[in-house]
Amino acid sequence: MDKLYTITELTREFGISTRTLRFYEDEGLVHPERRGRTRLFRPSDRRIIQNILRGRRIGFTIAEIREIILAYREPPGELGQLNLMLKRVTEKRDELKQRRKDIDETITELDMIEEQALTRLAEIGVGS
Amino acid sequence: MDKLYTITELTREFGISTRTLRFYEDEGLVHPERRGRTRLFRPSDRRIIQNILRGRRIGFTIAEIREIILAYREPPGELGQLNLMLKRVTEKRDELKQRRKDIDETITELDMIEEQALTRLAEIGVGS
DNA sequence: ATTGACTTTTACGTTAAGGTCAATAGAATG
DNA sequence: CATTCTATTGACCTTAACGTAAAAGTCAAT
Repeated sequence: MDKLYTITELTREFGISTRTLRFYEDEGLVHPERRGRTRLFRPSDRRIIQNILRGRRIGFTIAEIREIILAYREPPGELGQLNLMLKRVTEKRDELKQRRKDIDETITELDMIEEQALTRLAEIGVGS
Repeated sequence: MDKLYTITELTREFGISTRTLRFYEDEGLVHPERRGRTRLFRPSDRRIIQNILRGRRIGFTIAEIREIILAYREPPGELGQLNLMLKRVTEKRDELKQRRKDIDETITELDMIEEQALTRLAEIGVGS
């Protein structure tokens, strides 16, 4: 029977606006049914929204997110396209690994800032 | 004697435009000297640019990047400010850990897409 | 002295990802 | 049935992070 979600249910669950969901529909990322004019989102749409938000947090553009979603559910049949896709996958993965490195380095930097701040706090705490 | 860099040296090294570097100066992130009107970037500016680009890859805004840079070189003296900073550091670190999780999940997804594509390739390769 | 490579400032243009607002339409509830 | 939510569509608006173009200065080399 697969529950259907109204637009506001999803905005509340994910902390996004109705405008955002309609925008994702315009962009062809989700395809809610309609009862009259009202949108009803299927569980599959809900999962796609989760994917979109994850991609968004990483910093992917909508175009990149769409590309991944499409690649996932409609792997191309033609040889050239398949090879192209494999290349793009490798590129994206390398990019992601680089970003992971960036993140680790930044976390280290934050640790250092924290340490400095704690030291100063201790000094002030003692001195006052 | 600390080498100084011209703007184009840096644009070439980092693959960014002069406009971008001037923008970063307007934003108060770098402070090149001037010989006449021409900018001359110090090694410290160069390192800051590397940090900016790393933050950019992660998806931080200029405002966030500036905040981290400032926190690093001018830890606040006042107690309230220090505590505030510690809170913000913790927040940012949590955010970064979430993003790393997002990245790992996305890499897994890419692996699956690749696998599918390789399977199809094998089928086609055999069939033709 | 002119060319060519760079550089500067000023200022308007662009793009992505929504925000915001107005007018209208259904749905639900008393 | 009237009212009250909630949704929809369409339109224009916004912000960050630069792009781009114009007009002019600098400096070394030809």
